[in-house]
Amino acid sequence: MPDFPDDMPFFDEEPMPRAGAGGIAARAMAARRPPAPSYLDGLNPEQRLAVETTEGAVLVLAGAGTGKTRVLTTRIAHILSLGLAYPSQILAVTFTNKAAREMKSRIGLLVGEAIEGMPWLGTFHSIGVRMLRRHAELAGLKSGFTILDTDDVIRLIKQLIQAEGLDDKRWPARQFAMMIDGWKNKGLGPSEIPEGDARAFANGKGRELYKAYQDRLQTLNACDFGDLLLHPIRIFRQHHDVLAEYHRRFKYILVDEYQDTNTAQYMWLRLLAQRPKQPSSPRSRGEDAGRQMRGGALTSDVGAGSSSGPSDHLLPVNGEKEGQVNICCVGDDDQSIYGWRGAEVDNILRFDKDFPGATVIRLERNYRSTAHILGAASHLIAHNEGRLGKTLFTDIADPEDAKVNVHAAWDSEEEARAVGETIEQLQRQKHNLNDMAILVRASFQMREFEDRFVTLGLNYRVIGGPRFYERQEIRDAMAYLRVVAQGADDLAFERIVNVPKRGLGEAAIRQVHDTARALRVPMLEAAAKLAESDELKPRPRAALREVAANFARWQAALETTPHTELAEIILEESGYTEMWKNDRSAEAPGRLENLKELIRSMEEYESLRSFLEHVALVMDAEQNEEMDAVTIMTLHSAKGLEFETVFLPGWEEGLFPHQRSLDEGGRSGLEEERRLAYVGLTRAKKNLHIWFVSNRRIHGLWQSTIPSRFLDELPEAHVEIADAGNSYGGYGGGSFAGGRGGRQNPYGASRFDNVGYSGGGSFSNTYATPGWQRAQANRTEATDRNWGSRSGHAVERIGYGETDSTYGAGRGSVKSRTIDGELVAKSVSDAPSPFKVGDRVFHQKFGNGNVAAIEGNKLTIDFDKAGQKRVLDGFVTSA
DNA sequence: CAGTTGGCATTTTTT
DNA sequence: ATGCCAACTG
Repeated sequence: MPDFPDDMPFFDEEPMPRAGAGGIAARAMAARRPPAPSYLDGLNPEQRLAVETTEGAVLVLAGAGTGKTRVLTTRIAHILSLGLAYPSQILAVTFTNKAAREMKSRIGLLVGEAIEGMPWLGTFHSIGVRMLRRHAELAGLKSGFTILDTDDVIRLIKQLIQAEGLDDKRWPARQFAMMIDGWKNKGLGPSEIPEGDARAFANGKGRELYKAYQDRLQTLNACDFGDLLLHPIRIFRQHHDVLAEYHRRFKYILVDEYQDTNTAQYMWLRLLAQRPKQPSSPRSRGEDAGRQMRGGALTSDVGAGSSSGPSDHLLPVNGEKEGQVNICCVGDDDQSIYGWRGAEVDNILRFDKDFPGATVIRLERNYRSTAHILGAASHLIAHNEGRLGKTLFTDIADPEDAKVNVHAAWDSEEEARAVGETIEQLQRQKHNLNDMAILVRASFQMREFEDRFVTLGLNYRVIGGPRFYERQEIRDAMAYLRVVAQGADDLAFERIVNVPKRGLGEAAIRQVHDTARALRVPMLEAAAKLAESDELKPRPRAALREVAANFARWQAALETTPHTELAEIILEESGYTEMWKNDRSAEAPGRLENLKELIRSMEEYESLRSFLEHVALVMDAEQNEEMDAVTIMTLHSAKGLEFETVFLPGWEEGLFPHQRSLDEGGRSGLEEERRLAYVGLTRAKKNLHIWFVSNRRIHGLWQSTIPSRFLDELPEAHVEIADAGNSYGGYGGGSFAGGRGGRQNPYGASRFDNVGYSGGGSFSNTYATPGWQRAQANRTEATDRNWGSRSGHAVERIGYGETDSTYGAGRGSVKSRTIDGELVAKSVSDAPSPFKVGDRVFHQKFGNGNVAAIEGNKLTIDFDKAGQKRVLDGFVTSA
């Protein structure tokens, strides 16, 4: 890849400078800085140890807000400043581009332009690509390979599924894409996946399909994200000389967010970190074997047929003078929240077994949050098992500090209203909106807040959401560029061959496709050939000829025309811009604007190719940081951030912890949810407001909910029950100690328990009723419990719509659903319906039927002809 | 080929 | 409820 500025001879930097020996870097450092390493100032003893322990394996367990990034960046600055390595000899990996960017800029502040020489600071994927571009041919690719994103992958898989003659409804491409992703996260190629996995998809054709997918990628000269790591892993295993080059190159390895590494990343790191056994090593073989790391074992799982190859060379390196690995992993097992996408917390839990004798440093002094917030967070996370164990502390305790506030609301609308109210109050007290964030479990929760803030005229910013590069017009434009840059990119070609409309229908495209397969050439080439033959009708033929001619012309111009200009030409000549100009829809102008923005952003890149790579790997666009606005985002995307005031809405069973986590992950799923809660709590510096509601609309139905078990796990000493609906003016703040003795409902708030609406009283409280915790644990007993509230109509019913279970006219036995042995109260409370179960009714659309179940005004009716439907009672009449 | 309709799923997100 | 996708229909 020509655009790598560092694409120079590999060992340009030998010999390696020694500390204080007057190496170039060291002298440069010395010149730039006073002799005393001022960057060490202000580090606490643990941080300083983490920075100064440069040799050997180091695990830094950095709790939230303990200065993790500072340690990482200072450590790099330290290594450079002592002249222990050149910048290009340091491998520093992060997960996100954002983290990489931040590290880069912060190291830049410490070491000045020496940072420019750090080409190996980046995400796993960007470093993976960099390696793969160098050695593409060893993976059967050409250096200009395309990186496919999830969308492309799904389309490709869909084609393959159809090509296999399988029903793509029964076997969704999306699902298979996820399976492949999962396998790749584990470092498994087609021949290595478990038989069970292979059989689970496509009538047992899973393995063949995976294989076909990989073959197809190869002919497309493309990779998916997983390949960016897997290919290098294979190359390292099969080409020891290549691996040896990297071994010699990297003197120091640093890994950020180690708790988020998946197995493939772990293997990749192991390969780079483990040095070949020194033939002259005094260590006996037996000792080596005893210390064999997991990486060795994994090797046999992965490298097809290579189990007896490289793994013999992968030996523990700890304590060895020669080939010693200086690896420093920084992470926090308590903040591992990406298990669902393959992260293995185990990687961090086992660090000291992988690197016997590793130095483990705990950073527990928190610089971010008040003692109350830390107390709450620590107490909560202590409910998890299998932790490495850390306790955050701070000695900046101010009696003025607010306790963690827990609020109850009737429903999500009130929740949003009250949060908005609080925010406005803070705003009046001159707090910046920028210092406040609403962190939700699931993105659907955002809408309610957005709606509310729009009516209030409150600025907000949503993080997450659809990204710039995922928009249709951007992807279309990118597809044009991709075909120009890499003619074999059939996926891109197919995407735009008939966009704008050129009269090329399915039939014509299929023909191009088939021809391409038959001739074993890219579709673009096949199109050109077809256009010269008589196999097509005149119209599509002419269209294809034009498309082929266009691409030929653009490809030729690639060398001579600046890429920005070329992009404009392409969009113009292809008729793409024209298409949107003629579009009368409301979005069209915005799309044109986006296209301009795309062209503008290209200017920052040297070539079309480097731009395309950037887009593939760095799929993000800058946010408008200018305005003062409340941030709304998911808990996941909040990791690593901090805000003065944090709102955590939706702490209800089923939503948080999320039911699906419980279903699919069982106990570990719950623990991950708890870590997510921990992440949420520790984002707050000063003020923390947690909310739960009694009723939430889920999938369009109102369901009554119970407070999250996590609320019970907060320590009373640091928590305060706040007024529920401050928007209605103060009403007696209830306290958890209150509770409503004798109430049958052990599951918390309902409107009638709620404070304020009728004055006085306190909302049901989880502390007051330790029973509810136990009730949750002993689920079976509660299964058939039918509880109601005093007023009679807020009857909670469980198991709606799931079964044919009959509701005894609002009473009687009700089936419930249990998840992981725990009750998940799904219920609906509404006005009673005029109908009874068994009533004969008529519906305009569905005809006659019998009422099978009633939930409020929603009826489940077995229609004679239309089957079972759920309808509103207003739409049926007695028959 | 395009607009319409019906069925289905609906946590979290990076690269 | 809502949105998205795929098949249907003009």
